[in-house]
Amino acid sequence: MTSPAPHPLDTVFAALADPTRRAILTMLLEDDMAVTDVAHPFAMSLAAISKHLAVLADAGLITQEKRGRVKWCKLEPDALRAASVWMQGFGQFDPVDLDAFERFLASELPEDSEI
Amino acid sequence: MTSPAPHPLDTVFAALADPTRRAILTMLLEDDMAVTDVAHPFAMSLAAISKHLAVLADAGLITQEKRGRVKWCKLEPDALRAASVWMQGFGQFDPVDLDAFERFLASELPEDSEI
DNA sequence: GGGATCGTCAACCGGTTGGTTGAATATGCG
DNA sequence: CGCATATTCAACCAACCGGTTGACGATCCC
Repeated sequence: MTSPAPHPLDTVFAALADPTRRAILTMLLEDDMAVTDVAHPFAMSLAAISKHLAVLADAGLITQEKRGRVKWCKLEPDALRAASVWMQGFGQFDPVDLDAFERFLASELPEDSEI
Repeated sequence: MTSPAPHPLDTVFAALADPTRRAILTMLLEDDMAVTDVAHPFAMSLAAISKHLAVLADAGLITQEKRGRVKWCKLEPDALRAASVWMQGFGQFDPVDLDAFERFLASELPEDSEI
């Protein structure tokens, strides 16, 4: 609370700078997930994933709703809008190049065996 | 050199996560600049700006060409393409909303700048 | 109640980041 | 040459990051 509140783009870009967090976002593109299920494909502790999810939530990229004892994670793609707009200012980047996206998606998803 | 070479998106997003570096990119949108001139509007040492420029260059977001004793910094907006494509995969974000960009530009430029 | 599951908290650790200073290296110029 | 300008290098520092482990509070279910 005492910190001078960083620019929203700071937290969004910082959240996106980690491959684990980008992979999580990609997974959530499919469907909402519980924390434990998010953690499953990764070779790291549940606590680590919990922290990553907190970072994503702080950036507004996901929301977490606790239902019963399981906490559901939901993608909030609108949080990317400001960042996307900022980048668009530097040029028009193939607004809808889904082929390229599929390639990135494939290269970013955890391989289940190892990340 | 021993590090396992991070994903390109890691370095690009990490570079964008700092407001000083985003401001530098915005300045370079206007024109190529020398390191000293880049540093001028900021309230920090030249060495600090030099480091920021190294981060941007490492991410491929700028190139630096030394001509005489002055090193010119040039924006390389193509480096944003992969990041932009990645984000577009989460939704179409107003591909060309330049009004919004102008607002962000105004809010991101260093205060005393008349660049 | 009691045990298993879900998730976070707290403390710790090594590595990185963003900044500082002061010295060093080029280069241009009178 | 000798000095000013342009930029980086090196060492240092506090703060942050990404990860671990172990203990803990909730919640479900028998």
